[in-house]
Amino acid sequence: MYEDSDKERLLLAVDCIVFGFDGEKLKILLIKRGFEPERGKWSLVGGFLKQNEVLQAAAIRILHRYTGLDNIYMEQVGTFSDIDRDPQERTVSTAYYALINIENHSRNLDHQFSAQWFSVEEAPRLIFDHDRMVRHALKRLKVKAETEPIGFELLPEKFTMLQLQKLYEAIYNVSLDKRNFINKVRSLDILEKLDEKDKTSSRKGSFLYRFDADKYHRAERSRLMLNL
Amino acid sequence: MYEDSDKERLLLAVDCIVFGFDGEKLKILLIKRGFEPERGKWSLVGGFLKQNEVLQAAAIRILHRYTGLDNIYMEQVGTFSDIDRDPQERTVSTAYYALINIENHSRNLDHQFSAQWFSVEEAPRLIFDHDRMVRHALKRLKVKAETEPIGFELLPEKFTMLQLQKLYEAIYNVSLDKRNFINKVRSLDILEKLDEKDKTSSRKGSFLYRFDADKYHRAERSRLMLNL
DNA sequence: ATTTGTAAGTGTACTTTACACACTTATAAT
DNA sequence: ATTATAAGTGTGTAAAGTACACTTACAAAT
Repeated sequence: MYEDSDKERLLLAVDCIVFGFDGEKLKILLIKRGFEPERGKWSLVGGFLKQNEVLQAAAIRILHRYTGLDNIYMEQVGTFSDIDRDPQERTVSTAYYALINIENHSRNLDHQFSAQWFSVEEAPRLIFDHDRMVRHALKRLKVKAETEPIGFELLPEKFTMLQLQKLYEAIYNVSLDKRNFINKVRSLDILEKLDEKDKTSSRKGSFLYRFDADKYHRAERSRLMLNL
Repeated sequence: MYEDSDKERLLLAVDCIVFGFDGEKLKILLIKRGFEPERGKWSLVGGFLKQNEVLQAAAIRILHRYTGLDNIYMEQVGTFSDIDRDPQERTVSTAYYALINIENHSRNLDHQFSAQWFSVEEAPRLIFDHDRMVRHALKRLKVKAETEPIGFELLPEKFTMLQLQKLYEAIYNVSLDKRNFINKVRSLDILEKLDEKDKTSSRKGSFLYRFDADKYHRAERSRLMLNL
């Protein structure tokens, strides 16, 4: 088929860039490899595609194995095919990224797989082409964050305006004016202001907000979120 | 490696969405399959990844085989992995899209492979998941056209403002005001106005423009091109 | 030489959005 | 009652987006 005679089969892997936010910095989840090749070095979590599995499912399965997380939305970043990217055997790998809220989900990690969170800037060198995958994923995350309220995934259900602002500051690596930020976010009309306050960080306490999925879906997608 | 025991090898294909512009409509290049499966039906041009080839190179090779075109920039759209997408054997396919100028390059086509241009809206149903690939590629093209001057690829070297406007109208399927369009494009300062006129479409004749690669690369990438 | 038809070419007022910027308020601890 | 701390709030200015209609250059026909 495809009029092509040489049909060579090869390994297809999936690697996951797991983004998290700890309230200050954008982080990625890495594991210290306990197996060859490159044992002892840091890498993304990954695995091989199975014969009766779609890529998205493989990404979700892999994320689950390493984090215990279920039902996490993942987005395809791209497929990486450098010939010697894996020194053992020709392997093509599709990268997916996930967004998770660190505080809710960091329990099951560390022990089994020596998984650790690193801030994106301070992460160690990764094996193979994983650094390139991370760069691509970051680019995609930025594009997505411009037009969609990714806070749904990266923040706890209830959060303060300052937390939301810090999330955007972390993703774009800029600093924003809090008055302009709050005005902009209000104008989008996709948040619900709660009566509760978070008093952990100040005496006055700051109001908590929650994403309102209804309002969000009714909102126009044009000029959503920030222009940076 | 990857701590995974079942390493199953499978076929990796590449399918190409070739976009062209004829001055009026955005088109895609399709071939009528002269081979099984689905002989006689319309499909994207595609082929299999070779053992010592990266995906990008395979996309370029395939585009060359079907169009004779060389050195065309192609961008990865995504990888499609539905289990039965190819009825013969599990095959995962990575889609790439290309942008080409129809008038310059339509000679070598038709004969050998019964390739034909179809306007995007009026294209026939395609085999497998190729329709889905086209939809994804279109989305990507729109995102790209917002921030980059894709006219470089889709238009002849010298073109009129009306042609450029029609290109954007075709991609976004909207109609634009010619005064606002021209003002916007001028403000980007990436075109060079030539002394020549194109007199094929009017008695007065309309001035020809050319992309100025230098100016373009010096221009800021923020808010480049149109906001639609 | 004059008229006529056709598409090209051009500018302004108004509206919306972005951006810069500094003081007041609520609360808990002392 | 005082104090320290972070939260909360509004306005004026600049930039960009958008709606909108008449004039001009030219070739063809008379």
